[in-house]
Amino acid sequence: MVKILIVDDEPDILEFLRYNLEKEQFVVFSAGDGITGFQIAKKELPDLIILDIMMPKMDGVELCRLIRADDHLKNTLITFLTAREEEYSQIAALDVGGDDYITKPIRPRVLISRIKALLRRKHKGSAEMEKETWLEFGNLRIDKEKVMIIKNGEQIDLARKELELLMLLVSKPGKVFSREEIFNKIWGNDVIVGNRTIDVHIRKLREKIGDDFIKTIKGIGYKFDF
Amino acid sequence: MVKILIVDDEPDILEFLRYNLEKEQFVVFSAGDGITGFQIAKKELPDLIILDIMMPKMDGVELCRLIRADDHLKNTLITFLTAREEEYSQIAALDVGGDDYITKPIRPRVLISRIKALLRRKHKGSAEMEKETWLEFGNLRIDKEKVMIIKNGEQIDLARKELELLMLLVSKPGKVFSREEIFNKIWGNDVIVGNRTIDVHIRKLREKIGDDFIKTIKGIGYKFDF
DNA sequence: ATCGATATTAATTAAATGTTAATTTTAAAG
DNA sequence: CTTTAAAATTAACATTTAATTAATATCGAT
Repeated sequence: MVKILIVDDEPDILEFLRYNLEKEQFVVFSAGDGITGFQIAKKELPDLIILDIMMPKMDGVELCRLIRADDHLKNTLITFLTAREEEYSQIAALDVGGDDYITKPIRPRVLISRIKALLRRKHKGSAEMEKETWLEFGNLRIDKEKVMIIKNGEQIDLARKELELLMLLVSKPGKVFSREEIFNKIWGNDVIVGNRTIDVHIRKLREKIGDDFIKTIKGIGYKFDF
Repeated sequence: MVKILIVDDEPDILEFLRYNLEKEQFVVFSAGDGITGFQIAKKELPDLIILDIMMPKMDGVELCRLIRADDHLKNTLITFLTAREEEYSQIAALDVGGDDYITKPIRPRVLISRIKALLRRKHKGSAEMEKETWLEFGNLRIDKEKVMIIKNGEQIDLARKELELLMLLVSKPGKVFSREEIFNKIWGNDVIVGNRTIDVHIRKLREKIGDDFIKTIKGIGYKFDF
């Protein structure tokens, strides 16, 4: 018996998920807010928790932190639900300890297969997590899996936006990303931030990883280069 | 040219969408009901169809099914329009094959960026195996995707105008572009710049990529040649 | 609720790019 | 071979765009 807890403030989504999961023989619990969700989780010890990122009272990211901090729950699988399609904002979710994320609109078949894959992976254990998948640029190593930046052997802590920015640029080394592209991918379609915000993040990034990696192409954008 | 079909029974919304989409250079078709919508879709084969879920005669969900069942239309992108309250109660609609949904009230900026994201995703998806899309002329490689010029393996950074100019010339190698043509394409019809401006940019370009690619046809214009 | 870290904004400075104008060179036509 | 219109070149100047900085706002952990 596999128990799944869904935490979302929209009743329609709860119902929709419950319907589809129960059709697959999962045992479903649900909660309409983070606090209730946490209580149920502690009581039922589900195998997987599906968390909406955007919720009133306590959002998904915060609840995730709580769960990861709880001795009985810390190893529970967590899948985030996010409205954004931009993958780099989802790094934030994974950074905080999520195991997967699913974007709305939710496709039942996708949902189910992702969940099954997660459960399978969990059971197999972390045996295959050994695969070292990092990128190396001179003295800079970028470990996408572990979300870790190492420079000259020293680990560097990047703030969230810095990390997202770096990951975006590094995803296609050499490619020039226009400001607009960066906005869309990192901030999302509907967020509007000022014009100089990117510059500031770029500067902080350069401060931390060194000036030689991120190049400005004036009038066009930025690129990661080595 | 990107064609978009809007199907909605409310004339106000049709007009509103048309205005905003045409402002973005999309070619817009519209229909006031599902049946007409389907007919237009079959005739025009649009790239994207925006469907109101709630409509008389044939609702959006039903039309979506029809579209997905039609050989010529089955891969067309579909975005649903939903009122906020019905948001997820109609989620079945997405299972039926919608690619996205947008909630009313519609914010133009959000609408546009969502649509562009969808189209981008579609194109990326159909490209599948990362087909390398560059042009090669002797020791010069032009990678439009990465906005990258490589000469003898060395990467060259071009300023914006230089890049635009090169891209224009390269778009039809061998064709002679008159000065007037170049002005119209790069500066636009209403901007007036002096006569020698092009020369200067041409010179800088030649300085960077080498003298052998851009030929002057005195009295007529310039061409990219190899 | 508070403190420290992170994110954003706004104002200023710096730098690269773009344009103009004056001058020299080129090449096509007579 | 000259003439002449067009293009190349050059350097000064203007404009645009990015970097920097400091101040303010927001977030998140305690």
